[in-house]
Amino acid sequence: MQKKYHDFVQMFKGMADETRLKILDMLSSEELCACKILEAFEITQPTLSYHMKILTDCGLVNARREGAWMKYTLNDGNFKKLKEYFK
Amino acid sequence: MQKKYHDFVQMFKGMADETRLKILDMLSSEELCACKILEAFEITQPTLSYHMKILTDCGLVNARREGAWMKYTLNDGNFKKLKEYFK
DNA sequence: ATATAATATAGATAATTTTCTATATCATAG
DNA sequence: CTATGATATAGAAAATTATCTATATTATAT
Repeated sequence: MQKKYHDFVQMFKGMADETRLKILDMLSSEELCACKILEAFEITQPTLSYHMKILTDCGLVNARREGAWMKYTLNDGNFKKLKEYFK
Repeated sequence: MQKKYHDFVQMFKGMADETRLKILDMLSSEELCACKILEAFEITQPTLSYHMKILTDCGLVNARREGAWMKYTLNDGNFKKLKEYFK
C-alpha cells in the first residue's frame, strides 16, 4: 500500500476511540492542560498520557510544555487536510 | 461515554486501515463488485469479505446483491455527516 | 536540596483487530 | 438437481491496542 493513505490512516486511528474523540471535542473550543482533560474521564493518568501521545503523534493535536503543565490544542492544519479529504 | 460519539468512532475505525481506505477511494468513483475490489489487493477473499462487512456495518458503504455478486457503493448520507463533523 | 505536583515511561495483561485456512451458503447455468 | 462461481462464516493464530500499577522524570516552591 502506498504512502498516500498512511497519514490519513494514522489520523483516523487517532479518532477511532471514544475517549480520544471526546478529547478532540474538548480541544475544539479551547487549549487545555492534561490535568484538566484527565478530570473529564475515569481513566488513570498514564492512560491519558498514552492517548495524548497517540493524538500528537498522528498530528491531530499540538502539545507544548508550560512549566510543569502540558498544554494541548488542535492541529488546525491537519484538520483542514481532513476537511478537504471529504470533498 | 455517551452515544453521541459512538457512530463516528465506528466510522473512523472503518477508515483506520489502509486496505479499507483504499477501498473507499475506489468506491468514490464507481460502484464495484467484491470480485473487482479483490483484484486490487493481495489479500484472500475471506479477508476482503471481513473488511467489506466492517465498512457496511459502520455505515460507510452500501451493499446490494445482484445475482451472485455483491455490489458496493459509498454511503453518501454518512459521508455528508462526516463532512459536517469537520466544520 | 528537598518535597511536591504534573507528566512520562516500563512492563504486564486483557481486549480487539487482522489475517489465514477450511468450509458453508447462495445464485445461476446446464 | 448438480456443478460451478461468488460470497460468507467459523475458528485459530498473530499483531495491535488500551489499560493498569509501579516507577522515573521534570519543574517549581520552600
